[in-house]
Amino acid sequence: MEKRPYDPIASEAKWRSAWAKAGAYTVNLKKAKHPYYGLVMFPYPSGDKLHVGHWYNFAPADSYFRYQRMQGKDVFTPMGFDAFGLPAENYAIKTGIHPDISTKKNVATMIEQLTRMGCMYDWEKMVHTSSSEYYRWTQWLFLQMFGHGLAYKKKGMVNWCPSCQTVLANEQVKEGKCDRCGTDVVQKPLEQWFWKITQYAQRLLDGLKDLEWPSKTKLMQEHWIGRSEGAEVIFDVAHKDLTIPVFTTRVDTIFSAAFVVLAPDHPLVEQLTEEHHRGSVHAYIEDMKKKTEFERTDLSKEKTGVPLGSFAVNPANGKKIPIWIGDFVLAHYGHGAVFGDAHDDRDFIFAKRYNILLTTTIKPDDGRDDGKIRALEECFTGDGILYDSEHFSGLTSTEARKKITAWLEGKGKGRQVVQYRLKDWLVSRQRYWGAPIPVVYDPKGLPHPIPEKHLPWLLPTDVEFKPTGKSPLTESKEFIERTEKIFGKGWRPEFDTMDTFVCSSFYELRYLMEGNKKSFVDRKLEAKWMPVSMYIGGPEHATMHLIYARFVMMALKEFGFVENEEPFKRLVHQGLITNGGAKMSKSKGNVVSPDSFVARHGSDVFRMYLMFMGPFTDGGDWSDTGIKGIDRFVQRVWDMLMSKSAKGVTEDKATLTLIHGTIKRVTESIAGFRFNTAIAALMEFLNGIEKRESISLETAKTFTMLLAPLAPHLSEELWEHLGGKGFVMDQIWPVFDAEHLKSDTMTIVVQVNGKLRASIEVASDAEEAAIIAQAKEEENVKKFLTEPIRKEIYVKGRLVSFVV
RNA sequence: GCCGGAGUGGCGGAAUUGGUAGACGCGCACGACUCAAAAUCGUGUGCCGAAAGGCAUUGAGGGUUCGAUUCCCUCCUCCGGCACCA
Repeated sequence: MEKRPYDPIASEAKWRSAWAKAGAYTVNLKKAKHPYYGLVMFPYPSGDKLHVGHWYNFAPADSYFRYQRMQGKDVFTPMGFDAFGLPAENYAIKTGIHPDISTKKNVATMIEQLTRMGCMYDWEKMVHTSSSEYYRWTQWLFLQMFGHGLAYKKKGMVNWCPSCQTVLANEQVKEGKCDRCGTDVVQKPLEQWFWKITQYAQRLLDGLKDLEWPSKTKLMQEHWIGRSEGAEVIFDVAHKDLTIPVFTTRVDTIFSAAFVVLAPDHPLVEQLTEEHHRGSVHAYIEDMKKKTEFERTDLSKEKTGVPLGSFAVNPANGKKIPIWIGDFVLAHYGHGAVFGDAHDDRDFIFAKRYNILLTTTIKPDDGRDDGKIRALEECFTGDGILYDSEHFSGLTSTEARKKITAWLEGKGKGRQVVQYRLKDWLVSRQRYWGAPIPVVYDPKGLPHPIPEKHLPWLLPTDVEFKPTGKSPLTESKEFIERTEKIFGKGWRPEFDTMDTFVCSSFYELRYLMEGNKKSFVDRKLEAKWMPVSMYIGGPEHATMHLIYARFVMMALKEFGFVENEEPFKRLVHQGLITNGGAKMSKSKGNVVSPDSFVARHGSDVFRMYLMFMGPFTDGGDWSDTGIKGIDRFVQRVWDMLMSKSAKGVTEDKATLTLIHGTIKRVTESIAGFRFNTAIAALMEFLNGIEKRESISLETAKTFTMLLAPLAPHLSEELWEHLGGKGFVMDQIWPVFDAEHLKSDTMTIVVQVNGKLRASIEVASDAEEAAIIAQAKEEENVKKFLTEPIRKEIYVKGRLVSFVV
């Protein structure tokens, strides 16, 4: 066959236009017989071009989906843009260019770059969340949530960056600082819209067990939801007609309760403060207010508090114990109040600091001396055996918790409860570049949902991009006029927009609708394609996007719009590509652009290089030193297949063994997202045929199919030259034949006292006795068999081990 | 502090129902081709040895085993998550 070097640049352009012309990636969602929904998390269209990190995410994902396609599946891999968000707005503030203009420009650039990668995206189904065709459904979702009582408005604390003059999404707060400018984030009370994700806490937890997700991610969600079983205990207040409910997971320690502590902002503080304590309590609360959330929650600082002067009655033993407020009690967890005792580290330290008298009621059950614990020199926080606890003395902590809870319940002083750490989702943002919340207020200030017929509720354009600290939409004359025109004089629109995580919480459903304006999602298509077969994206979304999307799907199921309750059946996270050990970012100036590498070596080389770096899920530090190796590999593939493959060659046994071994290894590697070892196996095949004159056309074609998911352009070129019909990506993946993997001989390793001394070649069907006998005859083994053999071990097909 | 994950040549990494550690690639050295260089090809690449062979070795230390990168215990380092959640 012909011999000329492979020109990746020309070849890649040729095949990309051939694929486009053939509509190779367009999926007929209604007619497809073997649906496979392969999804990668859609990117944010930033002004910077795609960097190496994007490639590391998208290209291997595409290789995996190409492999699925060759398994005979109708693979649907759509792509879109998470286009609303703060960066575009900040860019507008800086340059005056409207976010809609900059976003559209960025999207166009990114589509061009993504196409260049050679991925199988079905662009006909593209979504971008900032288009009104899309965000009308974001607004529709809000109305559904509102209609079903899952959206409500209340005053709450939000992260506020004083420098950017805007609220920040949780993910943009890193260690208490603004991710963009490094300013300390403060808490600010604002009236906000929330979605009741907490109502789904248990279902979100239960659903995890059936998901094929990385266990680490499931664990993170589990911790985030934070289920905690315990008891609510009611403390009466002495001489007052008030009660204080507290939450505890250690009701077994109730007999040692020595004080009650409320959060400084607990609603009962004022009523519980005695006259002569008023001064110190107010001073303490004022002091608290001055501190930032970051300072207040600093673990290394000492716990502080002041007594209120009033007393609570321990419902277990009737003892009067002092009521305090303290900075270590959180208002937003449980009831914002705890009882303190000697069996909790924090309470122990607090009591010591303020000389509150403690008693102990739990001793370790491992028989260890508890002198120091009783003497309050040491704090014991484990489960153990109760004492000084009336008729519960002698019980274990576990038994006692059940019995004491039941006993308190009988007295009307307690009950078993479950607490979650998860908080409701704050969805409003004081930003411009987001989906307007579809709510209007009547002249009395009462909120009303905007009727669906007015959707999309358009984002006004007559807005200045100066950060004033107010929602930019308040400036829009058109917005207010529109509202009054439709709803009446004195009516006002909601000026806040929605968190961009709302936009991304259902996009996988909109990909199925191809811009359909009539309905949110077609139930039949949803039942057919959902849940997403394989979802690929970064682990940083573990407790944000991935939990929101699950919540929204559950809610939609309950509303009756979808069949499925979980959006993503399988999930894999790509690793992070760093440069110089640091995450790539514009501000650090360490962003690596793939463009020059792609221009020089082609997309196939670049994507294979990224895959060859190591396991997909590991990521790694960027270095271009090895790219040459892949370049060589590509040329070698071309040279060898073109010069060696020939018609009419009958393949010899060794080559058959080689190619079938390669099929096995490449298949297992790709299926397990280990593209690095898949490429290594292909390289070994080349090394194996290097010395051979020729290989059969059949073998060459098989190799080309194995290469196809990894190097889509090159393999099409090879396929064409080898006389293959159609596209190689439409072929059915080869299956290895175990018969060909069998060899006539096998290598048996011989060990003496665990040390390798020789290896022998024996016939594959040799008997154990014969193999052992042969092993004993090896010169280098004999040498070490000077003493009588105590034991002979034979591991079938692997080794013989002698013990002397 | 708590919960996960990981530590293997000069470098990226391979190998785990316990069974030849270092596949594959980069880099490096030498050689071929060349006036020369690049590219390409060949050989080598833990240590000692011409070789046969020997020795060491998977973060550190201990244990189980004929045999441990793999299992158990103690510790160190790095990465990720949570962080006063009662």
